[in-house]
Amino acid sequence: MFDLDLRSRKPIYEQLVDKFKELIINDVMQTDEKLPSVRILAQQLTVNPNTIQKAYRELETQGYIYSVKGKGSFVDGTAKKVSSHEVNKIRSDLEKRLAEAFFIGITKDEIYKIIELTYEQIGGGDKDD
Amino acid sequence: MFDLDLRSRKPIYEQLVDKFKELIINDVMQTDEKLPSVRILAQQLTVNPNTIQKAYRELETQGYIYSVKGKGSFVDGTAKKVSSHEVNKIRSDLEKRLAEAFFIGITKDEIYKIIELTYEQIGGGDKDD
DNA sequence: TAACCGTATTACTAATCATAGTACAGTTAA
DNA sequence: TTAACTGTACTATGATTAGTAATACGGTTA
Repeated sequence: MFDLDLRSRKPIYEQLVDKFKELIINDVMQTDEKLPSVRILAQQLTVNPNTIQKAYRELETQGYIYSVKGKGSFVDGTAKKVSSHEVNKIRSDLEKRLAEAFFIGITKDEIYKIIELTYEQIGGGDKDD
Repeated sequence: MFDLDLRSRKPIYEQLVDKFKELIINDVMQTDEKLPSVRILAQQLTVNPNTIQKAYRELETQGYIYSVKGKGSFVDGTAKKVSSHEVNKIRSDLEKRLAEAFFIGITKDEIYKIIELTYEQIGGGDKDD
């Protein structure tokens, strides 16, 4: 399911968080779809279940999944109601990145292109919006 | 000169890097302007000179300043020739942030607003471009 | 009950951070 | 030349944090 780099300086749990976020954002995983159990995934990836759980917990606090004891972890369909704290973090982070991008010479045009591309790629907003 | 939070979980040297980047990006510090010497700044902030130097080294590898042995460290005017590696990093990072921002419900309009604001704030590109 | 779920706790290891001390080399002005 | 600045390199140390692992606990479901 995943190709994670155990030798990377990027922590395993972080790689997992990014992977899942990507899958969720790009609609590869649908709302309420079940994620593999911590143990199953741990076994498949030959890492410790706690590492998986750490990733899942992070995904949960960021609003991408929800977990139910005894049942499993699932893609959060209400993800768009992310806490305002998270929203602000992402917004200010975006500002910082943009300032950097501008500074190193990336043009507004380029930024616009990136935006449109990204927007298309993630489905351009749900059809039922 | 700086108000850094010694109790923050954010490393001191990282706070310094961000501070200087901000000053440089927002044109508060001009091209070839001299940064405080590592020892002077260390004394002012009551931190170890090595901590300052770590920040300066990071700023240098990121292309924001240049250092000359015996003379000092200065704002890099050629900052826009950042290594393509750095550019790519910032670009892909920006894409990731954008995808996240879209996902959590920030609209394209909002993004555009943020872009314009950021663009204005950093001086809207040099006049001699 | 058995087999599966997430979760909490504890512990060990490795990496990171900041500091300290020392030394080396280039610059500049007295 | 010397003295007083600059940046840089290296090693070592202590403290903290991050990452992972092992184990146990509690809920769910068939």
